[in-house]
Amino acid sequence: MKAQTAQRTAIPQNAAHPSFHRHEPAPRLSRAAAVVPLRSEEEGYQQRFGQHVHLFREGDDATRIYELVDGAVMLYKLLPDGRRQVVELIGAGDVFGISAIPVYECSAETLVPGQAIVHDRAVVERSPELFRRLSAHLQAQFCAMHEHAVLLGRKSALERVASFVMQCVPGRGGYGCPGPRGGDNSINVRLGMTRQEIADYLGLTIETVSRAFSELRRRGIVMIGKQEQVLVKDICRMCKLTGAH
Amino acid sequence: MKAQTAQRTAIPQNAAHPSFHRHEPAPRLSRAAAVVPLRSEEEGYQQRFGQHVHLFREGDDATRIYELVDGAVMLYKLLPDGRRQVVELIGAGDVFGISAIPVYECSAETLVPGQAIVHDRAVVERSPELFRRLSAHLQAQFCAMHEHAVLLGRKSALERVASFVMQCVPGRGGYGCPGPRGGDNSINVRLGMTRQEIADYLGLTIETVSRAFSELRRRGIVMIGKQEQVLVKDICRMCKLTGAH
DNA sequence: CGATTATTTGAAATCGCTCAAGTTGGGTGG
DNA sequence: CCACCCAACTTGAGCGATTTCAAATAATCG
Repeated sequence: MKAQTAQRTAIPQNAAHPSFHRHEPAPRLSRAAAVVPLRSEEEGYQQRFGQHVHLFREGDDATRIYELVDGAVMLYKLLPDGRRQVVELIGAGDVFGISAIPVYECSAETLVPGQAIVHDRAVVERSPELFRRLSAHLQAQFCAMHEHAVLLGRKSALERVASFVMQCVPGRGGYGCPGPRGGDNSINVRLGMTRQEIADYLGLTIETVSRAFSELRRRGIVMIGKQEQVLVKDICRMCKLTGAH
Repeated sequence: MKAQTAQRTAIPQNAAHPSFHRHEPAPRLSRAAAVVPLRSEEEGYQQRFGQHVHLFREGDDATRIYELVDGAVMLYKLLPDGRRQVVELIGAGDVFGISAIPVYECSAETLVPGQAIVHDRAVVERSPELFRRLSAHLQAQFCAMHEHAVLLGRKSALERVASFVMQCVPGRGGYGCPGPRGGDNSINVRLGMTRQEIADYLGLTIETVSRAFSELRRRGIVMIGKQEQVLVKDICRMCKLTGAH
């Protein structure tokens, strides 16, 4: 039973909805729950994980800092009534587990299998070299979060979904996008997220996300495949729908 | 003429609205436009500024990093059709001007007079001590942005405005809030932002923000004064309206 | 004090949400 | 290999919160 998320416009009635996010979400079967420390070095150790594994939860002691090597992780926060917001998507190279208070301020759940380097928070504080490397990457994530604030605050549902799909297209739509010349104008992307997760990331409901994908299909911009696959038939047209160009 | 901001749901008709944000917003008269370098030291130099001064704009060469000593700054991004989102509010101690690309990814405008230490980006990169100090503070800002993503993605208009007001109440509503015991349960805060700026920060329209304040007044939770003053008569009740408790 | 801007309020429109089926797809066991 | 089950997704209809558009009121500044 996948958790469902409350919407901002429906706080009263749905707060008691059975399929709501609770503080302790219903455990989701992980296809590879085994979490195996691989090697130990002064810099931390590497950890493998499967799909839908919680690396930490909001409120846990914030003793570790993670550096994602491979895979994808979502960071989310819950409101007391069960509404969920995915506050950041973590990709390879990104850093997470940072907190200004002694406990984590969000939860981290893997989206797909992968691996991360796990650093001790205290060690990071003491190692200038390591601290620098992690901080440098945080700057890029900072910009991504600014961009996401624009999406959440000012974009329509279709623009949000289009923006999300474009995020999954490497090297296009951002700073220094080469445009359609030369390269392909179509690509097959794996979203790696369920509709519900996408909805919680984009500040929408699952139904609205679904309708947006259907609309993109109707317009001939994408073909929806199975297993979270999407064939973007016209990257440029998709890009224009993001509202950013 | 204060710039007006498009809403996500009204892209077609309003894109041509005369009072829209343009890429180059109508210059606002700054009451103290003079920007005076005060002293020079190896760590950078201090700069005073007045109200409604742009420190930099989206697209400018990102050569400087700012450390706010005093005052308040808003960072905002514009969409091509004029929609604006304030992506971060900067207070004393906060750092801004960080960018992952060679140019600034957002604009910085002062909300009230204040001063900042201006660092050369290259100098920051070279000085481990300075870099560490700035990065440490960025971590707190990171958490604040996560919190703001929840607000933008999942909160109702009233919850957003209540959350914003609570942000202006020091030491309450956050981690380790002492509650109503002991201290005052009312406080007079200066918002330091116009309704339009608040709206652009909260992802709402100016009218919705105004209606929310009226609603809070009707419920006896606040008294609205002049000059952006708000008397919060019941901090705890306001806090409950934020949706976070 | 008068002009201009900011804010508030009202009425109508709309986008996205809620609620309720229906459909698809993957996995399982016979 | 097929029937069945369950979860994920899609679709439709109605509703409601917020936006839009319009106008009145309040505040600010010379």
